[in-house]
Amino acid sequence: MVTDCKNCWLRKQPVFLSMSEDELVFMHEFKTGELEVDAGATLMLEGSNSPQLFTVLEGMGLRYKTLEDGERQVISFVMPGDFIGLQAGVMQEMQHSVESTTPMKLCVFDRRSLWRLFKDHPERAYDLTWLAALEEHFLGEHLAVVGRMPAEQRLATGILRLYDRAVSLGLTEGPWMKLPYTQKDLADALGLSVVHTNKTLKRLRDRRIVNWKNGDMEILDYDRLSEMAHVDPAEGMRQRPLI
Amino acid sequence: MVTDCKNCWLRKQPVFLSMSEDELVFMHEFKTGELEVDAGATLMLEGSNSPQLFTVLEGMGLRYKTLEDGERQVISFVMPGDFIGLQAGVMQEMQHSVESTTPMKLCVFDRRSLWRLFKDHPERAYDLTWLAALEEHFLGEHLAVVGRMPAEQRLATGILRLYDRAVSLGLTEGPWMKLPYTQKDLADALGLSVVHTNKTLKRLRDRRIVNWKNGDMEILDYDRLSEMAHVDPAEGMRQRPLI
DNA sequence: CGTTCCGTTGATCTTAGTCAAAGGGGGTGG
DNA sequence: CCACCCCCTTTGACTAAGATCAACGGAACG
Repeated sequence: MVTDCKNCWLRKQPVFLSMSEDELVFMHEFKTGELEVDAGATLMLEGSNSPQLFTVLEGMGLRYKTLEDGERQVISFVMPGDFIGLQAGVMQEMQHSVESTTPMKLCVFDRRSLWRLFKDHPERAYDLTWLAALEEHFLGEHLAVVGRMPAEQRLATGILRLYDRAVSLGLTEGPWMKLPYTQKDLADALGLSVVHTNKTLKRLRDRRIVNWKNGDMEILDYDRLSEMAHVDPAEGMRQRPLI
Repeated sequence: MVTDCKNCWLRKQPVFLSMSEDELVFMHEFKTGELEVDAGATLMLEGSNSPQLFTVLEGMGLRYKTLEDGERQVISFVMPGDFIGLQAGVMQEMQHSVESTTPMKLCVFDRRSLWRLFKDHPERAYDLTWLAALEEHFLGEHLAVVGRMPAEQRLATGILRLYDRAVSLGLTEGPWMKLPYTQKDLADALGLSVVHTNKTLKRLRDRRIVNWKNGDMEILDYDRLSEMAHVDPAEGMRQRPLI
Protein backbone atom coordinates (compact mmCIF):
# COMPACT_ATOMS: atom_id res chain seq x y z
CA MET A 1 0.00 0.00 0.00
CA VAL A 2 1.30 3.42 -0.86
CA THR A 3 -1.75 5.49 -0.22
CA ASP A 4 -0.17 6.78 2.95
CA CYS A 5 2.43 8.69 0.96
CA LYS A 6 0.45 11.88 1.14
CA ASN A 7 3.40 14.10 1.81
CA CYS A 8 6.00 12.48 -0.39
CA TRP A 9 7.98 14.79 -2.66
CA LEU A 10 7.62 12.29 -5.49
CA ARG A 11 4.08 13.50 -5.81
CA LYS A 12 3.70 16.66 -7.75
CA GLN A 13 0.37 17.57 -6.24
CA PRO A 14 -0.07 19.48 -3.02
CA VAL A 15 -0.83 17.42 0.05
CA PHE A 16 -4.55 17.96 0.04
CA LEU A 17 -5.24 16.66 -3.48
CA SER A 18 -5.96 12.99 -4.01
CA MET A 19 -3.47 10.75 -5.74
CA SER A 20 -3.98 9.80 -9.37
CA GLU A 21 -3.75 6.28 -10.70
CA ASP A 22 -0.43 6.60 -12.51
CA GLU A 23 1.07 8.34 -9.56
CA LEU A 24 0.26 5.23 -7.59
CA VAL A 25 1.92 3.06 -10.20
CA PHE A 26 4.90 5.36 -10.24
CA MET A 27 5.36 5.23 -6.54
CA HIS A 28 5.32 1.47 -6.59
CA GLU A 29 8.21 1.57 -8.99
CA PHE A 30 10.53 3.33 -6.56
CA LYS A 31 9.26 2.72 -3.13
CA THR A 32 10.84 -0.30 -1.50
CA GLY A 33 8.81 -0.14 1.65
CA GLU A 34 7.67 1.77 4.65
CA LEU A 35 9.55 2.17 7.86
CA GLU A 36 8.18 2.96 11.27
CA VAL A 37 10.61 3.99 13.97
CA ASP A 38 10.30 4.91 17.64
CA ALA A 39 11.23 8.25 19.09
CA GLY A 40 14.97 8.66 19.51
CA ALA A 41 16.02 6.43 16.61
CA THR A 42 19.03 7.37 14.51
CA LEU A 43 17.96 7.33 10.87
CA MET A 44 21.23 8.50 9.39
CA LEU A 45 24.62 8.67 11.02
CA GLU A 46 27.24 11.25 10.13
CA GLY A 47 29.99 9.58 8.15
CA SER A 48 27.94 6.54 7.27
CA ASN A 49 26.92 5.49 3.81
CA SER A 50 23.28 4.55 4.00
CA PRO A 51 21.87 2.43 1.17
CA GLN A 52 18.43 3.82 1.87
CA LEU A 53 16.80 7.15 1.32
CA PHE A 54 13.68 8.30 3.07
CA THR A 55 10.78 10.61 2.71
CA VAL A 56 9.08 11.58 5.94
CA LEU A 57 5.41 10.67 5.99
CA GLU A 58 4.63 11.30 9.65
CA GLY A 59 6.41 12.46 12.76
CA MET A 60 9.18 14.94 13.48
CA GLY A 61 12.92 14.75 13.89
CA LEU A 62 16.23 16.57 13.86
CA ARG A 63 19.22 16.94 11.57
CA TYR A 64 22.40 17.77 13.41
CA LYS A 65 26.15 17.78 13.36
CA THR A 66 28.34 16.87 16.31
CA LEU A 67 31.55 18.83 16.83
CA GLU A 68 34.80 17.42 18.14
CA ASP A 69 34.26 18.91 21.58
CA GLY A 70 30.84 17.28 21.89
CA GLU A 71 28.85 20.38 21.02
CA ARG A 72 25.90 19.80 18.76
CA GLN A 73 24.55 22.04 16.02
CA VAL A 74 21.01 21.34 14.93
CA ILE A 75 20.87 21.96 11.18
CA SER A 76 17.12 21.77 10.76
CA PHE A 77 13.93 20.34 12.10
CA VAL A 78 12.62 17.44 10.08
CA MET A 79 8.94 17.46 9.21
CA PRO A 80 6.60 15.51 6.91
CA GLY A 81 7.52 15.87 3.26
CA ASP A 82 11.25 16.21 3.95
CA PHE A 83 13.66 14.09 1.99
CA ILE A 84 16.42 12.43 3.97
CA GLY A 85 19.63 11.15 2.53
CA LEU A 86 20.24 13.12 -0.65
CA GLN A 87 23.83 13.58 0.43
CA ALA A 88 24.25 9.85 0.95
CA GLY A 89 22.55 9.25 -2.39
CA VAL A 90 24.66 11.61 -4.37
CA MET A 91 27.91 12.01 -2.42
CA GLN A 92 29.92 9.34 -0.72
CA GLU A 93 28.52 9.68 2.74
CA MET A 94 26.22 11.63 5.02
CA GLN A 95 27.65 14.79 6.49
CA HIS A 96 25.18 15.05 9.32
CA SER A 97 23.04 12.79 11.46
CA VAL A 98 19.27 12.52 11.44
CA GLU A 99 17.25 11.27 14.35
CA SER A 100 13.59 10.91 15.18
CA THR A 101 12.14 12.98 17.99
CA THR A 102 8.70 11.41 17.83
CA PRO A 103 7.75 8.04 16.34
CA MET A 104 8.00 8.43 12.57
CA LYS A 105 6.66 6.78 9.49
CA LEU A 106 8.98 6.89 6.49
CA CYS A 107 8.79 6.00 2.84
CA VAL A 108 11.91 4.03 1.89
CA PHE A 109 13.79 4.18 -1.41
CA ASP A 110 16.76 2.34 -2.60
CA ARG A 111 19.73 4.56 -3.17
CA ARG A 112 20.62 2.91 -6.46
CA SER A 113 17.25 3.77 -7.96
CA LEU A 114 18.14 7.45 -7.75
CA TRP A 115 20.03 7.26 -11.02
CA ARG A 116 17.10 5.51 -12.65
CA LEU A 117 14.94 8.36 -11.49
CA PHE A 118 17.15 10.87 -13.28
CA LYS A 119 17.21 8.75 -16.39
CA ASP A 120 13.56 7.80 -16.72
CA HIS A 121 11.65 10.48 -14.86
CA PRO A 122 13.26 13.84 -15.46
CA GLU A 123 10.35 15.77 -13.95
CA ARG A 124 10.76 13.95 -10.68
CA ALA A 125 14.49 14.49 -10.79
CA TYR A 126 13.76 18.14 -11.33
CA ASP A 127 11.46 18.11 -8.32
CA LEU A 128 14.21 16.55 -6.29
CA THR A 129 16.64 19.27 -7.28
CA TRP A 130 14.00 21.82 -6.49
CA LEU A 131 13.75 20.30 -3.05
CA ALA A 132 17.52 20.52 -2.64
CA ALA A 133 17.46 24.18 -3.64
CA LEU A 134 14.67 24.77 -1.16
CA GLU A 135 16.67 23.15 1.58
CA GLU A 136 19.62 25.30 0.65
CA HIS A 137 17.44 28.35 0.93
CA PHE A 138 16.31 27.43 4.43
CA LEU A 139 19.86 26.73 5.49
CA GLY A 140 20.87 30.17 4.29
CA GLU A 141 18.07 31.76 6.29
CA HIS A 142 19.06 29.76 9.31
CA LEU A 143 22.67 30.86 8.96
CA ALA A 144 21.63 34.50 8.92
CA VAL A 145 19.53 33.97 12.04
CA VAL A 146 22.35 32.32 13.97
CA GLY A 147 25.07 34.60 12.67
CA ARG A 148 23.45 37.98 12.99
CA MET A 149 20.47 38.09 15.33
CA PRO A 150 20.27 38.67 19.12
CA ALA A 151 18.73 35.91 21.23
CA GLU A 152 15.20 37.22 21.41
CA GLN A 153 14.96 37.68 17.69
CA ARG A 154 16.43 34.25 17.09
CA LEU A 155 13.74 32.65 19.20
CA ALA A 156 10.99 34.65 17.55
CA THR A 157 12.24 33.84 14.07
CA GLY A 158 12.75 30.18 14.85
CA ILE A 159 9.33 29.69 16.36
CA LEU A 160 7.70 31.63 13.57
CA ARG A 161 9.30 29.48 10.88
CA LEU A 162 8.32 26.29 12.65
CA TYR A 163 4.75 27.47 12.98
CA ASP A 164 4.42 28.72 9.41
CA ARG A 165 5.79 25.47 8.13
CA ALA A 166 3.37 23.50 10.28
CA VAL A 167 0.54 25.63 8.91
CA SER A 168 1.50 24.89 5.33
CA LEU A 169 1.58 21.18 6.15
CA GLY A 170 -1.81 21.28 7.85
CA LEU A 171 -0.31 20.33 11.19
CA THR A 172 -1.79 23.15 13.24
CA GLU A 173 -5.08 23.55 15.05
CA GLY A 174 -5.70 27.26 15.20
CA PRO A 175 -2.88 28.77 17.26
CA TRP A 176 -1.66 25.35 18.39
CA MET A 177 0.95 23.02 17.06
CA LYS A 178 2.79 19.98 18.37
CA LEU A 179 6.39 20.90 19.10
CA PRO A 180 7.95 17.78 20.57
CA TYR A 181 11.49 19.11 20.95
CA THR A 182 13.35 19.99 24.14
CA GLN A 183 14.64 23.47 24.92
CA LYS A 184 18.11 22.05 24.36
CA ASP A 185 17.16 21.08 20.83
CA LEU A 186 15.98 24.60 20.11
CA ALA A 187 19.05 26.08 21.79
CA ASP A 188 21.32 23.90 19.68
CA ALA A 189 19.51 25.01 16.57
CA LEU A 190 19.78 28.69 17.40
CA GLY A 191 23.34 28.69 18.70
CA LEU A 192 22.37 29.62 22.26
CA SER A 193 22.85 27.97 25.65
CA VAL A 194 19.88 26.16 27.20
CA VAL A 195 19.81 28.55 30.11
CA HIS A 196 19.62 31.63 27.99
CA THR A 197 17.05 30.01 25.74
CA ASN A 198 14.94 29.23 28.77
CA LYS A 199 15.13 32.78 30.10
CA THR A 200 14.31 34.26 26.73
CA LEU A 201 11.35 31.90 26.35
CA LYS A 202 10.14 33.02 29.75
CA ARG A 203 10.11 36.61 28.56
CA LEU A 204 8.04 35.62 25.53
CA ARG A 205 5.69 33.75 27.84
CA ASP A 206 5.39 36.66 30.28
CA ARG A 207 4.58 38.99 27.44
CA ARG A 208 1.88 36.60 26.27
CA ILE A 209 3.39 36.07 22.84
CA VAL A 210 3.88 32.31 22.84
CA ASN A 211 3.19 29.55 25.33
CA TRP A 212 5.16 26.32 24.91
CA LYS A 213 4.36 23.64 27.43
CA ASN A 214 4.49 19.86 27.39
CA GLY A 215 5.29 19.68 23.71
CA ASP A 216 2.48 22.00 22.68
CA MET A 217 3.28 25.39 21.22
CA GLU A 218 0.59 28.02 21.37
CA ILE A 219 1.01 31.22 19.38
CA LEU A 220 -0.77 33.89 21.40
CA ASP A 221 0.25 36.92 19.38
CA TYR A 222 1.33 36.12 15.85
CA ASP A 223 1.67 39.75 14.84
CA ARG A 224 3.94 40.69 17.69
CA LEU A 225 5.98 37.58 17.03
CA SER A 226 6.43 38.54 13.38
CA GLU A 227 7.35 42.02 14.47
CA MET A 228 10.04 40.67 16.79
CA ALA A 229 11.38 38.52 14.00
CA HIS A 230 11.42 41.58 11.74
CA VAL A 231 9.49 39.66 9.13
CA ASP A 232 6.47 40.72 7.19
CA PRO A 233 3.66 38.52 8.65
CA ALA A 234 2.44 37.51 5.21
CA GLU A 235 5.89 36.59 3.96
CA GLY A 236 6.28 33.49 6.09
CA MET A 237 3.47 31.77 4.26
CA ARG A 238 5.02 32.43 0.91
CA GLN A 239 8.38 31.03 1.83
CA ARG A 240 7.66 27.34 1.72
CA PRO A 241 5.54 26.77 -1.36
CA LEU A 242 3.44 23.63 -1.29
CA ILE A 243 5.23 20.59 -2.50
CA MET B 1 35.08 29.62 -27.91
CA VAL B 2 34.41 27.48 -24.94
CA THR B 3 37.85 26.22 -24.22
CA ASP B 4 38.05 28.55 -21.28
CA CYS B 5 35.43 26.58 -19.40
CA LYS B 6 38.00 24.62 -17.51
CA ASN B 7 36.22 24.76 -14.21
CA CYS B 8 32.62 24.41 -15.36
CA TRP B 9 30.54 21.79 -13.56
CA LEU B 10 29.06 20.70 -16.88
CA ARG B 11 32.35 18.97 -17.48
CA LYS B 12 32.63 15.64 -15.81
CA GLN B 13 36.39 15.58 -15.81
CA PRO B 14 38.57 17.14 -13.16
CA VAL B 15 40.02 20.51 -13.96
CA PHE B 16 43.41 19.30 -15.03
CA LEU B 17 42.25 16.92 -17.76
CA SER B 18 41.76 18.20 -21.25
CA MET B 19 38.34 18.56 -22.77
CA SER B 20 37.06 15.91 -25.17
CA GLU B 21 35.46 16.68 -28.50
CA ASP B 22 31.88 15.83 -27.59
CA GLU B 23 32.20 17.77 -24.38
CA LEU B 24 32.98 20.76 -26.51
CA VAL B 25 29.91 20.14 -28.63
CA PHE B 26 27.82 19.66 -25.53
CA MET B 27 28.92 22.90 -24.01
CA HIS B 28 28.00 24.77 -27.14
CA GLU B 29 24.50 23.46 -26.81
CA PHE B 30 23.91 25.09 -23.44
CA LYS B 31 26.28 27.94 -23.13
CA THR B 32 24.86 31.21 -24.32
CA GLY B 33 27.99 33.21 -23.78
CA GLU B 34 30.68 34.42 -21.49
CA LEU B 35 30.43 37.33 -19.14
CA GLU B 36 33.21 39.41 -17.70
CA VAL B 37 32.44 41.69 -14.81
CA ASP B 38 34.40 44.17 -12.74
CA ALA B 39 34.99 43.88 -9.04
CA GLY B 40 31.97 44.95 -7.02
CA ALA B 41 29.34 43.94 -9.55
CA THR B 42 26.04 42.46 -8.38
CA LEU B 43 25.49 39.21 -10.27
CA MET B 44 22.29 38.18 -8.54
CA LEU B 45 20.02 40.26 -6.39
CA GLU B 46 17.98 38.85 -3.55
CA GLY B 47 14.33 38.74 -4.57
CA SER B 48 15.07 39.05 -8.24
CA ASN B 49 14.28 36.52 -10.88
CA SER B 50 17.34 36.26 -13.09
CA PRO B 51 16.90 34.67 -16.50
CA GLN B 52 20.56 33.71 -16.51
CA LEU B 53 22.57 31.17 -14.62
CA PHE B 54 26.33 31.25 -14.27
CA THR B 55 29.28 29.07 -13.69
CA VAL B 56 32.32 30.82 -12.32
CA LEU B 57 35.37 30.44 -14.53
CA GLU B 58 37.68 32.94 -12.88
CA GLY B 59 37.64 35.35 -9.99
CA MET B 60 36.11 35.36 -6.54
CA GLY B 61 32.94 36.70 -5.01
CA LEU B 62 30.44 36.56 -2.17
CA ARG B 63 26.97 35.20 -1.54
CA TYR B 64 25.11 37.08 1.15
CA LYS B 65 21.79 37.94 2.67
CA THR B 66 20.85 41.35 3.98
CA LEU B 67 18.71 41.56 7.11
CA GLU B 68 16.03 44.15 7.77
CA ASP B 69 18.28 46.09 10.14
CA GLY B 70 21.01 46.35 7.52
CA GLU B 71 23.19 43.56 8.94
CA ARG B 72 24.72 41.29 6.35
CA GLN B 73 25.32 37.57 6.59
CA VAL B 74 27.82 36.17 4.14
CA ILE B 75 26.57 32.73 3.12
CA SER B 76 29.64 31.56 1.27
CA PHE B 77 32.66 32.61 -0.69
CA VAL B 78 32.29 32.11 -4.41
CA MET B 79 35.19 30.50 -6.23
CA PRO B 80 35.84 29.02 -9.69
CA GLY B 81 33.61 26.04 -10.44
CA ASP B 82 30.70 27.35 -8.39
CA PHE B 83 27.27 27.39 -9.94
CA ILE B 84 25.26 30.55 -9.39
CA GLY B 85 21.52 30.80 -9.69
CA LEU B 86 20.16 27.33 -9.05
CA GLN B 87 17.53 28.87 -6.82
CA ALA B 88 16.51 31.29 -9.52
CA GLY B 89 16.48 28.43 -12.01
CA VAL B 90 14.39 26.09 -9.99
CA MET B 91 12.42 28.27 -7.57
CA GLN B 92 10.69 31.54 -8.25
CA GLU B 93 13.45 33.86 -7.19
CA MET B 94 16.87 34.19 -5.63
CA GLN B 95 16.98 34.16 -1.84
CA HIS B 96 20.37 35.75 -1.55
CA SER B 97 22.58 38.14 -3.47
CA VAL B 98 25.82 37.34 -5.24
CA GLU B 99 28.47 39.91 -5.94
CA SER B 100 31.95 39.89 -7.40
CA THR B 101 34.89 40.78 -5.19
CA THR B 102 37.46 40.63 -7.96
CA PRO B 103 36.88 40.90 -11.70
CA MET B 104 35.21 37.66 -12.75
CA LYS B 105 34.73 35.62 -15.87
CA LEU B 106 31.50 33.65 -16.02
CA CYS B 107 29.96 31.03 -18.24
CA VAL B 108 26.37 32.03 -18.96
CA PHE B 109 23.40 29.69 -19.39
CA ASP B 110 19.83 30.37 -20.15
CA ARG B 111 17.55 29.48 -17.32
CA ARG B 112 15.00 27.85 -19.61
CA SER B 113 17.53 25.35 -20.85
CA LEU B 114 17.73 23.86 -17.39
CA TRP B 115 14.67 21.75 -18.03
CA ARG B 116 16.14 20.56 -21.30
CA LEU B 117 19.21 19.52 -19.39
CA PHE B 118 17.14 17.31 -17.10
CA LYS B 119 15.27 15.86 -20.06
CA ASP B 120 18.11 15.18 -22.48
CA HIS B 121 21.20 14.88 -20.31
CA PRO B 122 20.36 13.06 -17.11
CA GLU B 123 24.03 12.60 -16.15
CA ARG B 124 24.57 16.33 -16.20
CA ALA B 125 21.36 16.87 -14.26
CA TYR B 126 22.69 14.39 -11.76
CA ASP B 127 25.94 16.33 -11.56
CA LEU B 128 23.98 19.48 -10.92
CA THR B 129 22.09 17.88 -8.07
CA TRP B 130 25.36 16.56 -6.73
CA LEU B 131 26.62 20.12 -6.75
CA ALA B 132 23.52 21.26 -4.87
CA ALA B 133 24.05 18.55 -2.27
CA LEU B 134 27.66 19.61 -1.93
CA GLU B 135 26.63 23.19 -1.38
CA GLU B 136 24.15 22.05 1.23
CA HIS B 137 26.93 20.19 2.97
CA PHE B 138 29.14 23.24 3.13
CA LEU B 139 26.29 25.35 4.41
CA GLY B 140 25.73 22.85 7.20
CA GLU B 141 29.41 23.00 8.13
CA HIS B 142 29.28 26.75 8.09
CA LEU B 143 26.23 26.78 10.33
CA ALA B 144 27.99 24.63 12.90
CA VAL B 145 30.98 26.96 12.82
CA VAL B 146 28.91 30.08 13.37
CA GLY B 147 26.52 28.51 15.85
CA ARG B 148 28.87 26.66 18.12
CA MET B 149 32.49 27.82 17.92
CA PRO B 150 34.33 30.59 19.78
CA ALA B 151 35.89 33.37 17.72
CA GLU B 152 39.39 31.99 17.43
CA GLN B 153 38.20 28.61 16.24
CA ARG B 154 35.82 30.23 13.78
CA LEU B 155 38.68 32.14 12.20
CA ALA B 156 40.90 29.09 12.09
CA THR B 157 38.18 26.93 10.55
CA GLY B 158 37.16 29.57 8.05
CA ILE B 159 40.68 30.24 6.85
CA LEU B 160 41.46 26.55 6.68
CA ARG B 161 38.43 25.83 4.50
CA LEU B 162 39.27 28.67 2.17
CA TYR B 163 42.82 27.49 1.81
CA ASP B 164 41.94 23.82 1.32
CA ARG B 165 39.45 24.76 -1.31
CA ALA B 166 41.96 26.94 -3.07
CA VAL B 167 44.41 24.04 -3.00
CA SER B 168 41.92 21.68 -4.63
CA LEU B 169 41.30 24.29 -7.33
CA GLY B 170 44.98 24.81 -7.93
CA LEU B 171 44.82 28.41 -6.83
CA THR B 172 47.63 28.31 -4.31
CA GLU B 173 51.37 28.79 -4.60
CA GLY B 174 52.85 26.88 -1.73
CA PRO B 175 51.59 28.48 1.46
CA TRP B 176 50.17 31.46 -0.41
CA MET B 177 46.75 32.21 -1.82
CA LYS B 178 44.95 35.27 -3.05
CA LEU B 179 42.29 36.25 -0.55
CA PRO B 180 40.78 39.45 -1.92
CA TYR B 181 38.14 39.94 0.78
CA THR B 182 38.01 42.56 3.53
CA GLN B 183 38.02 41.75 7.22
CA LYS B 184 34.40 42.87 7.24
CA ASP B 185 33.56 40.20 4.67
CA LEU B 186 35.14 37.53 6.82
CA ALA B 187 33.49 38.92 9.96
CA ASP B 188 30.09 38.84 8.25
CA ALA B 189 30.68 35.26 7.21
CA LEU B 190 31.66 34.13 10.69
CA GLY B 191 29.06 36.07 12.64
CA LEU B 192 31.60 38.30 14.37
CA SER B 193 32.19 42.06 14.56
CA VAL B 194 35.01 43.52 12.47
CA VAL B 195 36.83 44.71 15.54
CA HIS B 196 36.84 41.34 17.18
CA THR B 197 37.80 39.68 13.93
CA ASN B 198 40.72 42.05 13.60
CA LYS B 199 41.93 41.41 17.13
CA THR B 200 41.65 37.67 16.71
CA LEU B 201 43.54 37.84 13.41
CA LYS B 202 46.25 39.79 15.17
CA ARG B 203 46.64 36.95 17.64
CA LEU B 204 47.01 34.46 14.79
CA ARG B 205 49.58 36.75 13.20
CA ASP B 206 51.51 37.21 16.45
CA ARG B 207 51.62 33.48 16.92
CA ARG B 208 52.96 33.09 13.40
CA ILE B 209 50.11 30.90 12.23
CA VAL B 210 48.77 32.94 9.33
CA ASN B 211 49.71 36.22 7.74
CA TRP B 212 47.04 37.99 5.74
CA LYS B 213 48.13 41.23 4.15
CA ASN B 214 47.09 43.18 1.07
CA GLY B 215 44.84 40.43 -0.19
CA ASP B 216 47.45 37.71 0.17
CA MET B 217 46.97 34.98 2.72
CA GLU B 218 50.02 33.09 3.86
CA ILE B 219 49.62 29.93 5.90
CA LEU B 220 52.66 29.81 8.17
CA ASP B 221 51.66 26.85 10.30
CA TYR B 222 49.09 24.61 8.68
CA ASP B 223 49.24 21.99 11.43
CA ARG B 224 48.62 24.42 14.24
CA LEU B 225 45.80 25.97 12.25
CA SER B 226 44.17 22.56 11.80
CA GLU B 227 44.62 21.92 15.46
CA MET B 228 42.89 25.17 16.37
CA ALA B 229 40.05 24.30 14.04
CA HIS B 230 39.84 20.89 15.71
CA VAL B 231 40.01 19.24 12.33
CA ASP B 232 42.18 16.38 11.21
CA PRO B 233 44.70 18.05 8.85
CA ALA B 234 44.15 15.47 6.16
CA GLU B 235 40.40 15.68 6.29
CA GLY B 236 40.14 19.10 4.75
CA MET B 237 41.47 17.82 1.48
CA ARG B 238 38.94 15.07 1.30
CA GLN B 239 36.00 17.33 1.86
CA ARG B 240 35.67 18.91 -1.52
CA PRO B 241 36.15 16.20 -4.08
CA LEU B 242 37.21 17.35 -7.51
CA ILE B 243 34.37 18.34 -9.75
C1' DC C 1 10.96 5.53 46.55
C1' DG C 2 15.26 6.63 44.23
C1' DT C 3 16.97 8.07 39.71
C1' DT C 4 17.03 10.51 35.63
C1' DC C 5 15.76 13.96 32.50
C1' DC C 6 14.00 18.40 31.75
C1' DG C 7 12.65 22.96 32.97
C1' DT C 8 13.40 27.00 35.97
C1' DT C 9 15.90 30.51 38.41
C1' DG C 10 19.69 33.28 40.57
C1' DA C 11 24.64 34.67 40.83
C1' DT C 12 28.80 35.35 38.62
C1' DC C 13 32.08 35.54 34.86
C1' DT C 14 33.75 36.03 30.03
C1' DT C 15 33.49 36.74 25.42
C1' DA C 16 32.53 39.53 22.11
C1' DG C 17 30.18 43.96 20.81
C1' DT C 18 30.23 49.03 20.74
C1' DC C 19 32.41 53.40 20.73
C1' DA C 20 36.12 56.19 19.61
C1' DA C 21 40.27 57.63 17.53
C1' DA C 22 44.32 57.21 14.80
C1' DG C 23 47.18 55.28 10.89
C1' DG C 24 47.77 53.91 6.00
C1' DG C 25 47.27 53.64 1.12
C1' DG C 26 45.16 54.73 -3.25
C1' DG C 27 42.58 57.50 -6.00
C1' DT C 28 40.91 61.98 -7.61
C1' DG C 29 40.59 66.61 -8.47
C1' DG C 30 42.45 71.12 -7.84
C1' DC D 1 52.34 67.42 -7.45
C1' DC D 2 49.99 67.90 -3.51
C1' DA D 3 45.98 67.74 -0.63
C1' DC D 4 42.06 65.72 0.59
C1' DC D 5 39.06 62.04 1.13
C1' DC D 6 37.42 57.55 1.46
C1' DC D 7 37.85 52.99 2.79
C1' DC D 8 40.12 49.66 5.40
C1' DT D 9 42.87 48.34 9.29
C1' DT D 10 44.47 48.72 13.97
C1' DT D 11 44.22 49.63 18.87
C1' DG D 12 42.38 50.92 23.46
C1' DA D 13 38.55 51.66 26.80
C1' DC D 14 34.19 50.45 28.15
C1' DT D 15 29.74 47.83 27.98
C1' DA D 16 26.57 44.28 27.48
C1' DA D 17 24.81 40.00 25.90
C1' DG D 18 25.06 35.66 26.72
C1' DA D 19 27.78 31.57 28.88
C1' DT D 20 28.78 29.02 32.88
C1' DC D 21 27.95 27.37 37.45
C1' DA D 22 24.91 25.83 40.83
C1' DA D 23 20.80 24.48 42.94
C1' DC D 24 16.02 23.13 43.07
C1' DG D 25 11.33 21.43 41.41
C1' DG D 26 8.56 18.34 39.02
C1' DA D 27 7.24 14.56 36.10
C1' DA D 28 8.15 9.96 34.32
C1' DC D 29 9.86 5.60 35.04
C1' DG D 30 11.80 1.47 36.87
